[in-house]
Amino acid sequence: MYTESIENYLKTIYEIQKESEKVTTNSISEKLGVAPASVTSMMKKLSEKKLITHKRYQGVKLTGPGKKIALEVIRHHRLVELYLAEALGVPWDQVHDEAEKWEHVLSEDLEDRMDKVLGYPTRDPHGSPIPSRDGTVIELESIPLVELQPGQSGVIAEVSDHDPDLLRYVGKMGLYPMTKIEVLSVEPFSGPITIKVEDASHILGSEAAQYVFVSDVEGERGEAS
Amino acid sequence: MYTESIENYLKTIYEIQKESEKVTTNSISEKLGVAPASVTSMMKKLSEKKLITHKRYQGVKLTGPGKKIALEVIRHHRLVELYLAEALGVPWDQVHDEAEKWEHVLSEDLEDRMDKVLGYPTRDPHGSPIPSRDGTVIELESIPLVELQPGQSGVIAEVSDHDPDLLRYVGKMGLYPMTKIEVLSVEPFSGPITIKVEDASHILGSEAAQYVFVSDVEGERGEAS
DNA sequence: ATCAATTTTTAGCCTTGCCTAAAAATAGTG
DNA sequence: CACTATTTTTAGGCAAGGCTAAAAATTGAT
Repeated sequence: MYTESIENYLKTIYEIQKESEKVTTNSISEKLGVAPASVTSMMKKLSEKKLITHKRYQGVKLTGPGKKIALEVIRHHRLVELYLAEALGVPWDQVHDEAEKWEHVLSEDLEDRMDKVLGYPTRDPHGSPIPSRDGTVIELESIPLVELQPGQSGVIAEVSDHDPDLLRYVGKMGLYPMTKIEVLSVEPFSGPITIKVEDASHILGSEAAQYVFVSDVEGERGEAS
Repeated sequence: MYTESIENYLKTIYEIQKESEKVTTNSISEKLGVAPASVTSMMKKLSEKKLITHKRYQGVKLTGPGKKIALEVIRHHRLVELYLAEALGVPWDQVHDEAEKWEHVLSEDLEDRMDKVLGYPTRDPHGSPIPSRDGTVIELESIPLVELQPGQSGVIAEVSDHDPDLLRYVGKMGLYPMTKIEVLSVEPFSGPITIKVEDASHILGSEAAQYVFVSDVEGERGEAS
């Protein structure tokens, strides 16, 4: 078993790796809220344990075993998020913070029981994939809502869970995963976007629209507003 | 918020206080599995925080605030135990160990949600009282099964959860809280006890019978076997 | 290509919570 | 009442995981 701290570092490295190519000391420091020097010393420890490879000044990379642990933690996190939402009715903007604590104390037995109760789900409440037990992750093909053109439609695939305020904001207009939407208009210069959700139209700021991802996009591109 | 370690010390002190009058350094050390010296230094810290009173060489006592925290931890523990048993089907001999971890990461919000889902319960799966939010504990009047005489009957009130093997053992004969039993015979010299549970008779070792508590005892005492 | 800015690492320190070994206080016994 | 056994405390250390300040390596810009 690894410490909570190690689990958090590995999870964080995995998450950065997924979107940034290079995983730097600074990016880990920032995402984890610790000093860069603390990151360096932890990287040394993780290297010794063969959980990452680390070339000085060159960033880090998860090894096979390191990635496996990261995915286990993420699986716990997302399974717990969904469980809290489904079984205990926790609002989707709160499940993340709770899961941050629970992910480290969930036994394999309880993981299985939750998995079963939930019917072996594949997505968490924000639409992120729940890694399977053996470490398989099925990412959904999707693009940020902000890139859609008027007339295009699609299905909400995923919403970033990094900010509870954002989740409450987009939740109020019903932008949950699996919801069908259509872009009605887009104001120029990063202006607001008008979308149709369940026969109601809503106006969405472009910044928020960067964190909402859409799949199954259909319709012509390039129409002006 | 207090550390997990502090919460565990307070909980342990409360539990010892309930059955031993004097709470000694050694008893805490033993129950918590740490060296006596570690206990002494923690007692110093808890005294400074006004969570206990401590006279050197004289044992410790919880203060009002210390007791409050101890009861909150115990409430979390027992609520989680019951939740795991009811909602996730975890066997009663396993809930304790899981709850040991969960009790420290349960938010007030989730505590409330579990409480509600369970219908505001008052007993955990072993029959121990779940302290109310404001710190009230309703102890059940009960005596160890080993003290019953042939012909006496009663209702299982509580079973000690200190040993999973014991729980599995008595669970196999259906000795769960709220179960009616009747003592048929008691062999002398701490010999086995024959009891009737749900129209079946079982033989129970006297050691196990020390950890099973019975309430609502009825019937004549003192008959020989 | 050199110098400045940025990033990363090293060095040294702190807190928490545990440990062992030794000293001090208390309790029990002849 | 004195002496021994037990209990508790003190003293000194250790590992984890943070921190700050300073040094070193890299990057970027003129």
